Amino acid sequence: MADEKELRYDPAVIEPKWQARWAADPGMYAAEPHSSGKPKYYVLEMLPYPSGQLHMGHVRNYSIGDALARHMWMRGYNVMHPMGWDAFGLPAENAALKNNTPPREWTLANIAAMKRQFQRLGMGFDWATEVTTCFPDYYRWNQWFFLRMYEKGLAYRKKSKVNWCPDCATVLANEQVIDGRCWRHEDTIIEQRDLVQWFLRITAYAQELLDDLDKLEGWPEKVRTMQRNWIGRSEGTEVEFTVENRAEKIRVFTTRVDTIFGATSVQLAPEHPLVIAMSAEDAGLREQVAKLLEEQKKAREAGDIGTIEKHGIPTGKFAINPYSSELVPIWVANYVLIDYGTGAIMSVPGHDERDFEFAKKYAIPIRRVIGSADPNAEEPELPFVSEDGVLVNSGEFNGLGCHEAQKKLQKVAKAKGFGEATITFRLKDWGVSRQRYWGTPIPIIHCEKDGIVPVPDDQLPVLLPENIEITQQGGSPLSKVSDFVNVTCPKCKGPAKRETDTMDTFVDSSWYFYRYTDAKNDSAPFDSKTAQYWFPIDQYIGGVEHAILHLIYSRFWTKMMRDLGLITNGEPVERLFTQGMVLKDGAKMSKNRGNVVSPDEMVARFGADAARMYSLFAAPPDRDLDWQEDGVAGVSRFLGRVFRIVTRYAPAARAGAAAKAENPQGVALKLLRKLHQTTAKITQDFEGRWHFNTCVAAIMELVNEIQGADAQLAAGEVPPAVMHELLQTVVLLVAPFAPFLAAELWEELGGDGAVLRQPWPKSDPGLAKEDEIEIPVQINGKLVSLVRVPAGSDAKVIEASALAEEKVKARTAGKTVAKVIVVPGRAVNLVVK
RNA sequence: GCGGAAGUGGUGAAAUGGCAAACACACUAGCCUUAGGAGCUAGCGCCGAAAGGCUUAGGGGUUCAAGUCCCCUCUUCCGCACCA
Repeated sequence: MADEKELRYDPAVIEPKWQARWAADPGMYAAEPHSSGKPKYYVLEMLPYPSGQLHMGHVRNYSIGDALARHMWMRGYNVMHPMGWDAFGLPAENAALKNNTPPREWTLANIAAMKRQFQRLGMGFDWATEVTTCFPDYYRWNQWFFLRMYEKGLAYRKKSKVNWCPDCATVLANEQVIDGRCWRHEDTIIEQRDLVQWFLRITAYAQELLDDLDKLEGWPEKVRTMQRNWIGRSEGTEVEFTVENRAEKIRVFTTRVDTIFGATSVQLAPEHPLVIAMSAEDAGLREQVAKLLEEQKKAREAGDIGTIEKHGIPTGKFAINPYSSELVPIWVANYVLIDYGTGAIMSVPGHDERDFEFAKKYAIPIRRVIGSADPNAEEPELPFVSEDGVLVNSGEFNGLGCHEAQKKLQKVAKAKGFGEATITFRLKDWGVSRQRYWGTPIPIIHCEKDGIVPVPDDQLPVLLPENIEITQQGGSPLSKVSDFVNVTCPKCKGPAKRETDTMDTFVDSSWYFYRYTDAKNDSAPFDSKTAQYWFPIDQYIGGVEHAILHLIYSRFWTKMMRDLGLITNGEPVERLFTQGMVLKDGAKMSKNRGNVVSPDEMVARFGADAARMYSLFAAPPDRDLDWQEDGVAGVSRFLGRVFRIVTRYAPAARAGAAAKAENPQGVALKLLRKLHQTTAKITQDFEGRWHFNTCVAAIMELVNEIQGADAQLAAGEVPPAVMHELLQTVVLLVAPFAPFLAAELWEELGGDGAVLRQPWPKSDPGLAKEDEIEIPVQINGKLVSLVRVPAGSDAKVIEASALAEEKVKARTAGKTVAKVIVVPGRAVNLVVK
């Protein structure tokens, strides 16, 4: 054991030292031009909202991405690893109200604070391409895209029922409503209001968004399934029922037109136009419908919308089934949704669970129209919802299979003009208007004479005015800024008013990753050739909470930009990784629970390397991670061991820098073998599995083994050349996970240049291979013994040594070995009777 | 209700169908003393004095061999939830 006074591992000294050096070399994380000849690799983590503080979820997210980026740099790729700020949004306005600080000021101060945290953590971002979405040089392109979409009919205005959050005092997209509540205010019930809103026609891409999910093989199946469900494609038929003694018609949407002869009523959503019309004439009906709506509202407040009891009101009117001419009663029902399909259904209680439940309750006739395909079989019990059967009680269609019948019925409907095959999506157009201040102004002018007039491109950006008064009531804050509102119409030069709504902030994050590739461009959102070089993103890393919102909008935006001719790729992201949450005491960290762990505190106590490495070590990246401070302390102790062992033998290693390790023996061979095995394991993991927790464990094993040989190292039993390879490689393997320590030790070992520019170590399979291995010997599947055989021994050799083994002999004595199964290199199993 | 993921020591966890519990945390015992959130050595699934036996939520199955594959049940978490 070396007895001279040793240096102590002190991250509080090492880390700021390297942070300062890296800050002085801003180009070190910059991507190279396309002409570099290296293969490109775009690694991206989701950009944070500048709340003012990084949290542990961020530390984990960016530790994963940074490890990957560093590894890819060392593998010789041209890496792009950018960072930016999702800087628009409501919290800035709330803060403004609370602290009397302008949103811009508050946001920029938060960005500065979080950028310091990123730098203190040693994250390798190229700050030269930093994107801040609240800056005019960014959001002008939101406006530019909006105008392009307006020209193509992809941005349009309509009056509609919208989701209104009373706490946000603004409209929410469908995607932002969770169980009837606001995604930011769990306790706030969303109200329905009628407002004129801007929409983006994402439904124009519904089919493609769905189809292309199949191509996204690098995405978690879970996310693809969630998106598929969200898009909710449904093939069916629309059928028009005429109403007895009225001019209106009722269109119903059904996926089971084959059951239409079993329709015994027609059900309308309470908000259906015909219900409104009939209510206007019938005070009794009006009252009951109002009650129904009130019930729904209450259920929504109680959070059990979806499970409330089915409830209906007979209107006393009848609809005519166009196939059978049968008269069926028209009801208003609380389980029919106005915003799906046509807001009206035919009710087939014999073959639909919900209709069955409803019919039972109100004694509506239940009729079998699908029977068993096998004439000898007993008829299945109702409700029978399977499509595996044949039509009965269906006139001329009797005997047809369900699918066949559907096609035939559709043909008839089409021919007679009362219906057709249709495809319905659950996905709705994206409402982007927000009655808030801190967002991208929608570049539209309303002129009394010319109507809606787009702001001409050369007048972009429409700047968000500063020094305005933020209030929480009464519509958009911008509507009170007369300098902003009152303009001249670009067409007629007459007086006109600006649109005062701003855009949903998900617009900002839908294309920010393209801007990174050309962040300073002031004549286009980005250069197409440059984007073509970098896209698609090779690896995107973020939380699964964005599986629907951000990731579906981004896919839409990419397709839209492709159709504008800006890019050639149809999907933005090749591989997606969704990391698990960071928990504390088994629960999500939150101020309410008082279980928030601050990254700053962790860094102050244990250092950035320890915090980062722990976040990778404590669990596989895709699983939830319970933050345990003792665990961070453990990783910190491990880093201390690495520091000590490397500094202790750095002089020996430096002495071996020029030499070559010839034919190593004994402990030197043993350590080299472990080294090359570890290198292979970690390299492999970066390529596929991403189990960084076991990578860190493997490095720990390696370091433990080196330390276990301390006496032999001190005695000089390992040649300097081997010491050199050993210690340098340990440092390089650690580098993606603990960049500060790696930099310090690399310098200590006399290494040339930045660690980031070193080639990633290569594992020599010959060196990594053991020359002798242990093979378990089982008798009837139970482990009995182990035998040592030369590596690569064939089955005969292994069998012979297994049978010769003492314990095996003892147990097989007097018995018959019926069978011997040898899996070379793996196991031997004797079947003994 | 539907869909998905998961269930392994006191804890976080590991294990291409082939030695269950690697690596760490906590704990126990000992050593060291520049008394540090330090370092070193050893032990640490359960039963048992030992030999040995048992053990991956529970039950069944496939297999020479199952934590791993199949079926059923239970539990937890996540997503969707009257989508016609």
